[in-house]
Amino acid sequence: MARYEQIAGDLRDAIVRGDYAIGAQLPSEAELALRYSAARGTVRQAVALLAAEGLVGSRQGARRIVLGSERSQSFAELHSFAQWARSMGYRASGTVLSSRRRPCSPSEAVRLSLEPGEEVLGVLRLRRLDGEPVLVERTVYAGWIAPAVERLDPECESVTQELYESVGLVFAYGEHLIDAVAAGSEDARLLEVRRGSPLLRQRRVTTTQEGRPVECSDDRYRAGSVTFSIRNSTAANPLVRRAGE
Amino acid sequence: MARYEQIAGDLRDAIVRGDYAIGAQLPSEAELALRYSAARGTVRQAVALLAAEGLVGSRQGARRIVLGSERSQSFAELHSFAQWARSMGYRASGTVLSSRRRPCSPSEAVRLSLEPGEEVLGVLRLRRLDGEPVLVERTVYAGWIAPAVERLDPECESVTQELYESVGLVFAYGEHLIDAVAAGSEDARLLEVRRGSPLLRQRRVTTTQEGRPVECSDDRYRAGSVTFSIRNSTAANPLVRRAGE
DNA sequence: AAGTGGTCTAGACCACTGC
DNA sequence: CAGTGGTCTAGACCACTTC
Repeated sequence: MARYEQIAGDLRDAIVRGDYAIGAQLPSEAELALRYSAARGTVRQAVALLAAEGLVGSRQGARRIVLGSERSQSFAELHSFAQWARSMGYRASGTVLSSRRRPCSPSEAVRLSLEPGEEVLGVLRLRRLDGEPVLVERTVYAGWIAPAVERLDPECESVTQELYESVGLVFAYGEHLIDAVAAGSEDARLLEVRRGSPLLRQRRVTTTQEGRPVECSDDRYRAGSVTFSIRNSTAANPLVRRAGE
Repeated sequence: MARYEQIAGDLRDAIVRGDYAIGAQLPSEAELALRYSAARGTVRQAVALLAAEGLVGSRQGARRIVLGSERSQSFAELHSFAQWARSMGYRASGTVLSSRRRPCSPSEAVRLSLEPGEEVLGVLRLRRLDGEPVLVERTVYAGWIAPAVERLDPECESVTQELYESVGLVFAYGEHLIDAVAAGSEDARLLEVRRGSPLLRQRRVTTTQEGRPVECSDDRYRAGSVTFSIRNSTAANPLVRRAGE
């Protein structure tokens, strides 16, 4: 682990532990550099990490201040339902309800960088949290990864982890669109809610380290089961609002 | 503007313009340093900015690749409905439907770092996009900013901008919780939808540069009117999923 | 083996905050 | 005016990718 990650981890622990209250000042960069016997640049890398996590804020000329004390989770936990659930202490399960190959639609071709009509694998999965159905996933996998997906256990807990272990696939980048929709009849039946009731929808496209698209998905959460959380600042602006459809 | 921001802007323009296709490689740091007559560190700051925007990705040992070509928007545009709408070419309007002072609730006291029972200002606003009602805002302002808020025009287009111009208030940090809820009877009447229909809810707390909480709000968007978008990677993880309520 | 990004150092100057 | 964070430079070594 890099020196700056160690320093960031040390400071993060102190913040989470409450050594620095919310609103309190962090030591100056000079003092931290002295304390950790590191160059100022290294200390700056460390605090930049904490700033990106939304834990601390900064202004030129003034000491850094603590903004929050909750640990944010990793990309993997955003991407993988199972990994997120496990980190939160829930027991996740899931079932593949259908899985079949078909030619891709024009919009899927664009999102997955495929040739029009190239074969894709469509999978419908129901996910449960502590036994309760909370999520319907409609995922479309690019043809080149389809065989590995079809080999998975239909009750497989973490698709992300299994694909890593079986073929070394790593999800590295994701784009996510979040909005609210009314439950369709299939959604309603699977999630055990009334038709037309509110669902939180997350549409995403995920790519490998090389920038090659792997899958796109339409995930629908039962209202009240999951909340997305984000911290931002004038310096960091990860979330964006979009109009209409 | 800083040198690294100029370089980032130059590269961003080239990407948005299509000079580098999605999936294509960026020039190496050494080449960029030469081209811009800057130190390698400065070039790294520039590409780090683009990486945070989700435009490019990187892996040790390999050239950086282009992941997307859409410009992401600023913190102000996430925080301020009016500023976002303007940047997207929409005409935003709004009306204050009610505004009154009252003692804060226990949960508001925690979120706004107030003493229990301290006075706050509750405001109900309806926001329109091109004349269509799309958003109900229920905002609670801390007592110290209440007078400035009460002096605003009830039809004021951008609260954020007006508060900056009138009292120099700058919103610097925000925490946002996003989920889906069913429209209550008041929501339904104001947004002209049926009771129980899906709404996208954004709850937020905003603070000043000094870390002082200014307001917390419960904003509800009519389904289909707005989508939140986020790009992330194994390196950057701004968005977080949370369970239940 | 050459090229590339990731990490780290040491020092410099500037703009801004806070007293 | 002293302290602090923001920017920039110049150089070094390492881990990894690519060929």
